[in-house]
Amino acid sequence: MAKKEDAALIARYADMLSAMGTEPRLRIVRLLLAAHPGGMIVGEVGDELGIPSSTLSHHLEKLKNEDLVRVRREGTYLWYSANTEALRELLGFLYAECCTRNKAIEPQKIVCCK
Amino acid sequence: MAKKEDAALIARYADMLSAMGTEPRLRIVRLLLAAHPGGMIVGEVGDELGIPSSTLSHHLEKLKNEDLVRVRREGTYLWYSANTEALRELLGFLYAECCTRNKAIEPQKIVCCK
DNA sequence: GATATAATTCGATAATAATAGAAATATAGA
DNA sequence: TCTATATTTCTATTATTATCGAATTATATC
Repeated sequence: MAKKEDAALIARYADMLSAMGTEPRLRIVRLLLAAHPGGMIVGEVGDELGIPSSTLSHHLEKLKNEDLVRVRREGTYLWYSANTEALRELLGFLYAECCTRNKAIEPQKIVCCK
Repeated sequence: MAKKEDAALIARYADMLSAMGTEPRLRIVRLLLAAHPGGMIVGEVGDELGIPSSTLSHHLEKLKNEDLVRVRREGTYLWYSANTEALRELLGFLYAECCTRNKAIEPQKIVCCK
């Protein structure tokens, strides 16, 4: 059963990585992180990155499906924001892989923000 | 010019994320991290994960192209190992996004390995 | 209700990626 | 050189993903 949960977890993290694994979507995530915590409206993201609205909508949907972004409506505007908690979780997962098994990476080496 | 370099960097990190963004390849990376620093031979990885050799070879090639794994030959065996430095770089990039712009995530929250 | 704007959904196409059996290549040893 | 094993490359098929114009839905205002 632990194996099954593990499998589901791996699938989930793989999907999250995949969601950020295209240039347009990684740009979107960066932009939303930069605009955190307020977020940005769709039109502004589209203007900034030069992405047609229908294309952008699909990208945002994918990021939303993987819980990497959140949405709230304010009138006719939809405000998208980065889900930093999910991102933290993903990084934590990768980080855990890197150091808990056999000290492949020294904790200090990955702590930046000096 | 800074914009161009930035674009290339984003494309590179997106490719790295994409490379880990499938269940089989994320499993491979995890397995190689677990076996770090010695790594594992291809056949052992295939046996452990139940992946046919030709399929596995393609996955390893992709991970190698993104510099997430390294190879060395020893007789008829090829030893693949995780490139922890590249992984560290990727995590650092994401991590930087998360905290340098507006303290979206507290550094302490992502430092695990307690 | 009519109009205007924001954003999504529809529909269709093109591009990329995943999979795996069969054939080829690389290396070691007899 | 011949044989055995490890791994890749070839070839083909199937599945998934990215893209975007046009049509639709949602909300607000007059």
